[in-house]
Amino acid sequence: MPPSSSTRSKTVTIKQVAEAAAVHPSTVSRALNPETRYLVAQEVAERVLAVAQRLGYRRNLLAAGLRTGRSHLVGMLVPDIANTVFSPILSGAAERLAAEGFSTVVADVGREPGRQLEIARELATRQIEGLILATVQRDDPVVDFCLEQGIPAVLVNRAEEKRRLSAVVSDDALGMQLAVDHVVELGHRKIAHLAGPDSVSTGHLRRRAFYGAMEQHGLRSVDTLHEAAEGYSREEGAAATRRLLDRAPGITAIVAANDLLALGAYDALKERGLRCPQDISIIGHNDMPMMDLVTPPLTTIRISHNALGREAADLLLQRIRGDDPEIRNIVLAPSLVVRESTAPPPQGRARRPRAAKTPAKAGVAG
Amino acid sequence: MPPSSSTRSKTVTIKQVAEAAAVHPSTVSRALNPETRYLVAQEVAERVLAVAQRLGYRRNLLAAGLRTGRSHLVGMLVPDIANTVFSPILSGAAERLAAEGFSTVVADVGREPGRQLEIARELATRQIEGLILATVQRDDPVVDFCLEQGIPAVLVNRAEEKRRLSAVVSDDALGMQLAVDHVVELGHRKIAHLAGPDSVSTGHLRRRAFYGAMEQHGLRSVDTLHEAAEGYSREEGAAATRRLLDRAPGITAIVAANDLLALGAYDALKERGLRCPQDISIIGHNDMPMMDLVTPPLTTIRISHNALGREAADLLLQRIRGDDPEIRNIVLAPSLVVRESTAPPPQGRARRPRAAKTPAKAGVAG
DNA sequence: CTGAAAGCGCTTACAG
DNA sequence: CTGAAAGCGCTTACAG
Repeated sequence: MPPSSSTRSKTVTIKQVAEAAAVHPSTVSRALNPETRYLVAQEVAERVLAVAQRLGYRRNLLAAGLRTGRSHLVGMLVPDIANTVFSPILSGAAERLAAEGFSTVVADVGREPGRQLEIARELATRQIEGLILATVQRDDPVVDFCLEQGIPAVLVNRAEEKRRLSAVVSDDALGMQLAVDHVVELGHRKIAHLAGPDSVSTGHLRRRAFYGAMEQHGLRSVDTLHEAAEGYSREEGAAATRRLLDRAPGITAIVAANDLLALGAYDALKERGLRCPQDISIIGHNDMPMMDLVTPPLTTIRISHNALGREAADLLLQRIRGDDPEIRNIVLAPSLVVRESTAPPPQGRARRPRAAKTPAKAGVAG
Repeated sequence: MPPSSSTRSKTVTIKQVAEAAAVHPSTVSRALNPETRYLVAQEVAERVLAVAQRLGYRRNLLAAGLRTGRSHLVGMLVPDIANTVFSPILSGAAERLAAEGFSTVVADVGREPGRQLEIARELATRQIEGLILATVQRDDPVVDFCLEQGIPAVLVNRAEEKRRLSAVVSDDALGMQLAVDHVVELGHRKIAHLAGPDSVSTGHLRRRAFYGAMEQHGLRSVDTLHEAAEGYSREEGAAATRRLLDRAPGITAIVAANDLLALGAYDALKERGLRCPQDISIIGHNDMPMMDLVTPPLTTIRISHNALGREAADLLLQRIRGDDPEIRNIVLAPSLVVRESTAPPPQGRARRPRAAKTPAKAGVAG
């Protein structure tokens, strides 16, 4: 064996180990795999292990995967890796998957959402065993693809309208309820919603929940309105806020669908010479990093994105194992974080809170 | 062929396409691959393509990879995916790699830096073709591993002392020079450095550069000091700042090795009832997202982390292709972003700037 | 231009 | 407990 002891780590195969240990390759395979090791005489197993070690043998997962049909690879599609909302989801999911022997391939859909399907197809080509989708629209072709191809998949952060796949999301209705309750309790009546894109579940659901919560407080029609941003960005938030301010200069509170949008609202208020919270209160959604450090520190609805990622990974893992064929929706409860961007409305500008009023019966659930 | 037309997408193989198209599997392979298509009669190629399409054939990259020895998989090790400094690096790299047909497997070293080597080994098992390391210490065993195993690898953001691998980093000396120049120009003389961990190149280099820059301004010994944080976090930054304040209550400016550290300094100042910038100026490093929105908006040194990631990917790609065997260091120029956390020192507390003084000859370069 | 064969490195029924 | 064989799905010299 000429090139055997060279330093140039030419890949050592099971065959070479077998030769050096004077056993058959199949025996090496059995000895090396803890799961099948019991099939091999202990002394032989030890010898094989020692030889493998000495030769610097390293299993080729590609080859094993071809044979077993398992890649131990999971794909994750995110709208933007660098977005501080999605990176903890990715992080939480990847950690959980790694613990179970799966590696995570990330695909940043980023600039080209149209390429989503193409990316999913590419990942399928790599024989990924499952897909975590954080990119999904309310009705998304990627979901069709996964269903057709029989690729185990779960949604995270955003859900699909038709609920064809399991999803892990924050309770948007509850979150919005907490937000609206908070500003109403502070005495606000003229409250506007800075909505997210309606094509995405969070945008859609939070907007609906906003109106639901408002109705519960007996606030409707003239008192309530919303303006939707076309995307979840600071710029879009500022633009939508400007439109809001033009349409309804009398508002005293803005409930945003998202922290980034709320930050955009900060910018727009500043432009108009309005102060937050003295003139207008603002509340966000997500509690992304640094929100305690912006000025004013942002009151918002906290979601544990890391937990979202972990749960999604767990769900996917079950799916891959075939444990649990049920489609389930896991909804995590968000919580209110009161900081300094919300305060009572300016004197004489808002009507007094009608605290004693019974919630309208039109409201959801409780 | 019984299970052929079932909706349960049983994987269609080249063999089945060959049968349906009445050609040999090798011909299918050649027809399907754009690179070898020219070897096949156009009419045959078209027929094969059509059949493949109809049958829903999808290439198995695992199988192809086993045969060709190429996985088209690249691994990336990051200290923390959710860190806003590393996510844009990952994002920039992944995008570039995707454009060249490589998928990126992320491994968050996160909680367990000790597991780094283990993770690298695992990725090697997956036959990754290269590794991008954002986790490296000044002297790192993972580098040894890559070298031994002959795995193409490049470092990003952090460099290794021995320069055994190519690296893409920000010019730490220049960044620190810009930072020190800025506060000195504002009139500060009693300037302290809030240093990062010395085990990491950025911590080490920025500290050295701090002293170099100070000397150039004729500031040394009693005037200058530093306190090192044990990690790049807000908490560590606050703790180190407290120590700094205890040791040298007279300082009027803090030059931090990192934005997170600077944010920690904000916290510590607040605790002591000190105002930034009125009592003490603070300057960061990185310009991570949101730094324009914290209070006060942070003056800092901007680094394009996305560009860092892109360049690292390009370098790795060359390496993988074997184009460029040179070890090279790409250093990107950072820039000063002046915001509101820096101002002239409080009256009567700092000595007047000795603006006319010639830089000490001990200084680096220019 | 096309086919037949070998082989990438592994795993796993099948015998014994 | 171990060996011999087959095969995962592909690609690629080798003939013709």
